[in-house]
Amino acid sequence: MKDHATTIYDISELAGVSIATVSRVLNGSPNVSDATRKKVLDAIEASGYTPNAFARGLGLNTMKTIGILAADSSDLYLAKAIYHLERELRANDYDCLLCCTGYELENRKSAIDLLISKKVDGIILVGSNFIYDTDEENAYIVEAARTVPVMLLNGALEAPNVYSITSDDYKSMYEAASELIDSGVTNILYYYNSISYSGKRKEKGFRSALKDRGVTVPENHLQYFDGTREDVPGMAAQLLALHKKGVTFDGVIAADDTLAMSAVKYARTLGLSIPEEFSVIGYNNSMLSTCSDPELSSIDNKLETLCQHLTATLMGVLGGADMPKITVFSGEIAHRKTTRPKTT
Amino acid sequence: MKDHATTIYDISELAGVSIATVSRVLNGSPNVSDATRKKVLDAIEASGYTPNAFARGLGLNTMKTIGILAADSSDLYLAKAIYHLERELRANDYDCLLCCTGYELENRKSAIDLLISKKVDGIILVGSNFIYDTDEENAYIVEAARTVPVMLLNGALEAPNVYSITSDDYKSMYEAASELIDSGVTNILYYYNSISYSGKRKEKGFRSALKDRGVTVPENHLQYFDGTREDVPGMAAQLLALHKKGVTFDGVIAADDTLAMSAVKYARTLGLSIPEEFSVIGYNNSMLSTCSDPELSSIDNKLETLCQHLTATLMGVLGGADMPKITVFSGEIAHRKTTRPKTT
DNA sequence: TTGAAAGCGCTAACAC
DNA sequence: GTGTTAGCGCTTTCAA
Repeated sequence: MKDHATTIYDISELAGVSIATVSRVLNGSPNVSDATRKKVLDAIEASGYTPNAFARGLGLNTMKTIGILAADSSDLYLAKAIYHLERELRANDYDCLLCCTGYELENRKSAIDLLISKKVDGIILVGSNFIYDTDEENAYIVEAARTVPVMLLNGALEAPNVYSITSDDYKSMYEAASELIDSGVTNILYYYNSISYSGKRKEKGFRSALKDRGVTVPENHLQYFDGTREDVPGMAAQLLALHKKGVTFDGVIAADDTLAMSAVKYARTLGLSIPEEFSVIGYNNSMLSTCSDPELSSIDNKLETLCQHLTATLMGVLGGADMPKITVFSGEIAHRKTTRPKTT
Repeated sequence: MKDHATTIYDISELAGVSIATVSRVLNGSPNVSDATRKKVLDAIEASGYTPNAFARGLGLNTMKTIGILAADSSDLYLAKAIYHLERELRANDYDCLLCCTGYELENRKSAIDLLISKKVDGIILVGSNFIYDTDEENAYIVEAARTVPVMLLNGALEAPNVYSITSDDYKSMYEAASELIDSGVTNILYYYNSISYSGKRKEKGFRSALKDRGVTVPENHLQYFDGTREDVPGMAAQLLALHKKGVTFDGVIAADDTLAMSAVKYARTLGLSIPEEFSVIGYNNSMLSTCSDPELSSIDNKLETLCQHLTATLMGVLGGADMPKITVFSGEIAHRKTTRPKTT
């Protein structure tokens, strides 16, 4: 029942060659005669032998594994990112060790220590919430990068051996807000639920757009939702409460599609027609945007592209190449049914 | 920059003891004097030493890692499962190697081979789509189980060293359908997008409920959606097309929340009021059920509980204990706004 | 309570 | 083209 612990020695014996030769055919060395190769391959086949990755790792000091850290792998956006990363990495013959750390710094530190002790070849931090405000807090990243390359998906940090791949959230938000204004929405509410690095960039983009368009908006039109990330009814309730307090708005620009969904609910509750009387733009262009009725216009931040480039960059780094420390992509608004075209 | 490759030898030298002693304190052996232990601990601290997991693994033949296989880790349901599993496993000091295999048998086989060669201590197959119709196709699982315990989340297969943890989909669907009928829905459409093991169980439950209630439904009221798993608009379109062809129904029981969402869209398009004129029950009780407007009644299959028990069972097996080969939990209908109470 | 030494299974440098 | 052998870093008898 237990594995027969077939080793390279067994194969060498079976095939009547030395272990070095077995190792050679295992690693595809060209310096083996076809006849010998066949003998070895047959022996391997016959015994169902699989090389022991530990022994290999011990010698090579790598097991071709990348550590992926995310706050919550079940989050719609993060899950997609993990999915794409896993695919890309596997295509490059790397495995993924997944760690969900939650949002606590301490957990993150220990997760990284653990990954490093397991000798991962690189670490990917998925989501901008891994970047904190102070250098002191971010020291854990710099520290980790002394041992293995650290890749940041949607978060920027300048340090040796850390590489950032981001979407330009500032610009995307700027464009979304501008578009909303140009479409005739006068009283925009900005709805967000994260104050991470990219969360702040988004807000800045929003503010800049308003400023450049010469529209002002009271501070209570920047609404922070403090609840659970998936609590759409709660998000809608907060909007409704706002309305009851007399805060009015004819459009919502949301930092996440969940928030945008809640805005659609809000409008429906109030009997506002979308997009004629009320506009919504979401963020992430997730499946929620097409689940929504009407379907959400949403900012597509090119997650798959980001993941592809992140992996390519990591592979480059691992291969000893000089790779760009910062890579920035532009997002794009996916226009659907919750926004109007520009007024002419 | 690169790690200093501090080894147990360095520590032994620094602390002035043998490597055996260092190893002992590392593994918490009681047979070390406090004085010696302190010396060693200090040396470790001073040098920032971390044991090499490969070397350890080579000797122990385990690296405390579990392989998790899923068709698509970004699927709402699978992502949640993976999340819960990862948490539970980590709480038990195990790491997770994640493999997304898609739905092809061949990919699955090679993913498992790979995991085994990486010496995972166990394998978890997430989702009933890993179970095929024929023994021949399922041989890959039996085969894998000869080397490591294989856990099936929501899929049953009887074989040595394979353990199944499932939700009783038959019963859940039976109850949902019964309830719908009892609430006065007369013309139910069953909407599904998977013919996996659990997919079939669901359908059986649906059919039995109708039979026991003495209601018959034409075969075209069992609608299979063949498109992408996240294509809610496509799902709605199929329903609409059906309507145009003259197929009528006043309620939908869906094998997944996405499908249920599409039914809500369908009803809205037709101007049917929910739940007065049209009822919907979803499956999985995912975040979509609260995203929906009105919020979906949905079958909660207790995913988190399943994951907890799966992990507990796996830990038992790994610890050499005798564990149940099959564990079945009952689902539960989460009543929300898309169903009516029972008619009296 | 501690140390010496024999593996664990593989890779790669070096000889032939 | 093939074999020999010295590690890789750790755990674990077995002696002391």
